[in-house]
Amino acid sequence: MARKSATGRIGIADVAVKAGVSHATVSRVMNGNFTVDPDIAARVRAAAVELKYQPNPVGRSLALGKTDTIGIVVPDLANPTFQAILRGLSRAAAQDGYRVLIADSFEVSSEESILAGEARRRCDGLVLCAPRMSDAELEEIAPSLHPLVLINRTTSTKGVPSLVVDYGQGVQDLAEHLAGLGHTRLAFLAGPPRSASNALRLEGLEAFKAAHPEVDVRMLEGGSDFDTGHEAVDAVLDSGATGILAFNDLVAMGLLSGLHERGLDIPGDISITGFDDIPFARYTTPGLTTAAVPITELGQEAWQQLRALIRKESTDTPGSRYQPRLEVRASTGPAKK
Amino acid sequence: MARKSATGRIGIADVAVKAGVSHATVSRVMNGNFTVDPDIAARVRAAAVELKYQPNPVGRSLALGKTDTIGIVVPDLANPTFQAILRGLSRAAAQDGYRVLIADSFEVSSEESILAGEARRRCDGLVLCAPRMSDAELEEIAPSLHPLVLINRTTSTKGVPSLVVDYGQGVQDLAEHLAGLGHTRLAFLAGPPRSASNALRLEGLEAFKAAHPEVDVRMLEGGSDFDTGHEAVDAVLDSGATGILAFNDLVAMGLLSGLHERGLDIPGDISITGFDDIPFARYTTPGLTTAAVPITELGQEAWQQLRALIRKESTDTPGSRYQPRLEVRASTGPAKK
DNA sequence: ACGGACTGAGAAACCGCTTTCTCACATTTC
DNA sequence: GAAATGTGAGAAAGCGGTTTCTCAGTCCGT
Repeated sequence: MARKSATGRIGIADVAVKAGVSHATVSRVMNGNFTVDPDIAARVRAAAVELKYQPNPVGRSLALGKTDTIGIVVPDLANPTFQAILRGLSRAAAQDGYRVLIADSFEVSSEESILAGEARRRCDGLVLCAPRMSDAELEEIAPSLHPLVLINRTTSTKGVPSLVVDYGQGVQDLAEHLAGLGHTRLAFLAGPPRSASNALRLEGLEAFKAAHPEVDVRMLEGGSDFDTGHEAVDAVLDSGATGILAFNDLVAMGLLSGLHERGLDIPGDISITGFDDIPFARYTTPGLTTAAVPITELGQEAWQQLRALIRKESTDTPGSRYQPRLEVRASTGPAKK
Repeated sequence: MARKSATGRIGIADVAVKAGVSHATVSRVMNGNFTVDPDIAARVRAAAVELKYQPNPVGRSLALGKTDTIGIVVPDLANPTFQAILRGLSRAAAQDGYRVLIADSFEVSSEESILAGEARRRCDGLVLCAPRMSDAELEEIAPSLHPLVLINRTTSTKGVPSLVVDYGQGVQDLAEHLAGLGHTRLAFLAGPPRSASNALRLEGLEAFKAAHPEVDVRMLEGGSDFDTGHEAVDAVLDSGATGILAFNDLVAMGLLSGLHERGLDIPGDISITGFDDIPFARYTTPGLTTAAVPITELGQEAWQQLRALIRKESTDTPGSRYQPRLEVRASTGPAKK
């Protein structure tokens, strides 16, 4: 009979008793240590199979000092961008036998450092996704989070690679595209105020304005989801802009929908651009002109970098920078006269 | 100075030394045990703060026999439905201080039971999302996974609550809607063959056919993503159907896009329905008629049920059944004469 | 003043597993 | 045939906590 230890689950001791050996030997067999007599090993394996024994990972983690788990902290699990990163990270990590623990901060920046710390202690490494916390706070907690990989955020802390998308360049490309179509009045529908990627976009727009003094660029308050775009219709119309740079594809889609409801023609009356190139972007009507970011790939790369850190391979991981690719579809066209 | 134990991180022993007490006392203080002298408690707390001591969760888990973590196994993390469930689950669990470990089986049903077992052993409970494995296999592993909550799947194993969406009813409602608009030739663009929710839809369609012998319902092979819908254009046109029931919103959107490319008018030429009512559904052109499923809510409910199981509250959790709500938008219209 | 009931904190056991240490026994070597 | 060497498995010591057990030192009542 499958006897049960105190906890009710089969433990190494049960297998040891059943096979008539010490638990040390069971452990050796389970870990493929070849210093065990083949006959005994076979007996242990048989007992393990019969009892359906599976080593308790918690005990194992404590003894080995590793959990084979990594954590990821995201500001908003509802955001397709972070979902894609999570997906890429999870897939890549799974291939190396690692699991992923998720923590959603729900855009509450004050929670981030606590969540990050908690997650980190349960895991072998951490990916911090576009944290909303201040540079100072980030720098303060970064060392205690090592091994740590940052996404869309940088820090001066040593040994913390950053994977950043060049949103500045991307938004410049989009603005150039619109300018090339004759638009002289643009508006930028901004993202969350604390978002670093929003700051990068603003920088890019400044560069664009410097290069194109003839183009007027308005700044409009915004957010990062559908509703933001949908609710921005009035502000957009009031601005008199003919080319709208939405913070991302979601906002663009919301705006698109809102403008359609007002009977406006896209791109006949107004041109709209998104950002990210989420899968849905190509299926809107009209198809959304956007800047494509290889976001799932970014998640995978995050794992590569984190793995190097965990294994202490001294690749002095410099991080990497991703260039968005202009994806021209049908939501942009010549400026209305 | 912050001395470090073998592992390099601050441990309970360091705090004990610093405060001049035994680690047992430190543990008592950290856990709010009031049998400690206030002065000593203060000293310990001060030492803990100064050393930035945080109890190691792995050691804690081993001693307490709980991890404060739950697992979720999904067939495809790219699917918005599972993302929404994950979101609801994660949010609800976080409110009770639980974290979520994710496992993606990538639609490989043979991996599911292994992933589930591994995840379960690291966690206090498990949510199994629309598993693709056979009934027999599910029934076999279910007992070893307890506490377990199933989503969109049922099992006869005792003590395993199921949260299921009544896809059969939903698809019937959609078919009735199309029939009411005069469509007599329908086609169902099926989902993944092993998907239980697909089977439920098929049952619903059988019921519909029995009630409406005058309506012709074709079955078309399919899948669950955009591309499936996009690639199904020819099959749909060949079928001669004027009303298409897509497996879900994603497939419907892909089909919508493909039909647009062929210059067809939706719903003028062909009516299309989706399923799930993902956020994007209302933003397509035309807006997608679909069956709305309160999917995030379902994730939250999964946590409620799982929590009851973990806490051994004998609510003999019967699970629950969710009725989709018909959401009529602009992708369906009168049948073309 | 003395014995019994309390209090509070240290010592030790334990959670489940890995790994070093140790030692009995077998094999080799001179 | 005795010493040197090797081999394999059990005993025991962690890993970092929690909790029971134990026992001084207090406080109380009589």
